[in-house]
Amino acid sequence: MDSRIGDILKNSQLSVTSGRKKILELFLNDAGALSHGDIEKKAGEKFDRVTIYRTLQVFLEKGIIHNIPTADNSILYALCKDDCSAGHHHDNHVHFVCKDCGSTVCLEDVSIPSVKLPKGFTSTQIDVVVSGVCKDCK
Amino acid sequence: MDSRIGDILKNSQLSVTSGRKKILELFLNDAGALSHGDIEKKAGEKFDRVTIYRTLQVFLEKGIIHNIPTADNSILYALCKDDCSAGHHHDNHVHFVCKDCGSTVCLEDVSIPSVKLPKGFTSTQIDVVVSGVCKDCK
DNA sequence: GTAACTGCAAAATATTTGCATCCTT
DNA sequence: AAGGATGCAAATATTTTGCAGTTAC
Repeated sequence: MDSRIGDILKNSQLSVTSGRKKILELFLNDAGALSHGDIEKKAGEKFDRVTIYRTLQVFLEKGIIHNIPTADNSILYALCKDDCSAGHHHDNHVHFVCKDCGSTVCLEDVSIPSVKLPKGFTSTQIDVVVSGVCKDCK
Repeated sequence: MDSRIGDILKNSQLSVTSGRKKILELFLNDAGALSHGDIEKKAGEKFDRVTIYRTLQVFLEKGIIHNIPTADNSILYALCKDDCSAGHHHDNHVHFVCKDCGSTVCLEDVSIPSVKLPKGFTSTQIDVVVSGVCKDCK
C-alpha cells in the first residue's frame, strides 16, 4: 500500500479508516479525475454511496482533492498538489477532457495563461478546461 | 417585446411558443448566466419545471444557449453569440463567477489566451472560468 | 473511553419519461 | 388538420440527513 496514503490523511488530521484509504488509493493510482460514479464502480461495491459523498466532501474541505468544472457539468474530483492547503487551492493547471474516451487528466506542465480582467474585477481562481482528443485516442 | 426573440426561434426552426419566448426573454434581459432554478424563479411560477428542462435542452441542441462549467459544478446557461450554430460553438470568451453575489457573467471582451498542449493532444474547445469578486461587489 | 466514522433507512431534490391535451403553423 | 409543445403524473436518479452501531486513536 502506498505510504503516502496514511501521510496525507494524518496531515489533514483525519482518522485513517479503510474507506478513506481506499478512495485515496483510487486517486493516487488513477492519474486522471474521478466522478462519484467512477469511485463507486472502481471501489468494487465495497462501501456505501453515502460514505463516498461524505468522504469526498471531507477531502474537499481539507484540500486533499479539488473539483473540476467540466463542459458537460458532470462533477469530477482530482488530487490536489502538495501546495494546496485547506481552503486555499493553488490549482493553476489546465484540465483536459477527452471527448473520445471521456477521461479527464490534469496537464500539470501546462501553465495557466494570465487573463486580463476588466477594471474592478478581482480574480482568486482561474480554471481552464480544454476539450478535445487526447494522445491515446488520436 | 424584443423582436430578436421571434427571430432567434425562427432561425432555429422552432415553434414560437409563449414558454420559449419567456425563457429567451430572460436570457436577453439578464446579461449573465442563468441556472434552471433562476429561470424557475424569474419566470414567476408560470410554467412547469419539465417545460424548462425541455426548453433548455432544445436551446442547447440548437445552439441558442450554451452551458458554462463552474467551479462549484452548478449548471449554468448563457446565450450564445451569433457565430454559434447548432453543435458548433465558438464560445471563446471568459466566464466570470462572482463569489460574493454569485452572479456569472460573460466577459465578451476578454479573449481566451492560447494554451499550449502537450504533443498528441488536440483541442476543440477551451473554457475559462475565473472566480473572484466582480466590480459591483468590490 | 471518547470522539469520529460508517452503514442503513428515509427524506428531500433533481431529472427523465409517457401520455393526453393544447397550441403553432 | 398535423406535428410539435406543454402540463401532469409518475418513474428514476441524486444528494442530504438522522441515528445507531462500529472503529480509530
